[in-house]
Amino acid sequence: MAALKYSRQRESIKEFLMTQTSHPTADTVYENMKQIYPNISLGTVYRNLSLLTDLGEIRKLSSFGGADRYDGRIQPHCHFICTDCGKIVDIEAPDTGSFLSEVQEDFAGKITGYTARFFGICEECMKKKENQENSIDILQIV
Amino acid sequence: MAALKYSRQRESIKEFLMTQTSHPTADTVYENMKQIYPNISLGTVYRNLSLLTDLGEIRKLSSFGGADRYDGRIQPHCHFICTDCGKIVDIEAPDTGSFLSEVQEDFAGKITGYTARFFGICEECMKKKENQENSIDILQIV
DNA sequence: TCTAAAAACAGTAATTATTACTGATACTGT
DNA sequence: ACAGTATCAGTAATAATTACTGTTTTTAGA
Repeated sequence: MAALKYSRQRESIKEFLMTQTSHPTADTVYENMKQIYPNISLGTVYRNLSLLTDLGEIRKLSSFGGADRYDGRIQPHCHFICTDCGKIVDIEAPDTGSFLSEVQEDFAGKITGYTARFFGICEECMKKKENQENSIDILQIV
Repeated sequence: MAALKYSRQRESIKEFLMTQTSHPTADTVYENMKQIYPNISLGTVYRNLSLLTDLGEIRKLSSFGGADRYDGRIQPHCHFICTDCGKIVDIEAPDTGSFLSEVQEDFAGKITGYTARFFGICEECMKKKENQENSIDILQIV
């Protein structure tokens, strides 16, 4: 049942995401797919993004305020979101073993996964505001 | 400028969120507010939730798939989302000092905040599936 | 290789969540 | 008490996503 059939569109969407490091939205994927399949439908893009996510071949990054974003890189890694320009940058996954077991210890349910997401000012935006007052150093869990 | 005026509606919304541990959506807040102000507008709820978030008096939890949720508890804490029943449970914030400085060390921008979010099966759902196969123990960063 | 069942498609309509607008109402400083 | 303005209720508009419909592709089996 639910026998998955091959589709050129799905293949292209996956391939496109694998070459991107910019975590595009469904709409951006759509715009890019139109260059290959001029009359591809936005519904097709959404359906395939959803399918690929379910298959674990891509990753869905739930809304940072706006539309959901998709990531073709499925190896463990974290994301940094610049609160100035909105850019999302990959960050190496830190070693979180000790803190994970600490959390699991105090928690009655079973933890099977987690996300860590960082906020702040990216390198480029830092340079832009070098001459301005700049003394934010509160680290807070949001 | 932008002198913030008192509003009964805003006060009630904040008070309601403070008594809740269920991280309600804007719509749920609206439904509850209607019991106090029968003809309150959904727009009013959204505007005040947004205002309170900007003031740092409540916290916005960006979409777990569906609508955004709001949290009256602003002390640092994390969230656990049950992948079975969708419930969101508060979790004590683990000590993340070492892992934060590790990440900052390798990163050119400036980190000013982060979120950690855990996924898994909550205590209640664990009990329900006690007799089923249950050997998920992959911890992955998503 | 041809054929038929079903998955996937393009195109479009509908839904959901959220924001913006408008004229009326309620706070607040004087 | 009054004037200025933030906030309000009500509603329209937008944005993101999902659902529907009739057509086209894919694929397993004759």
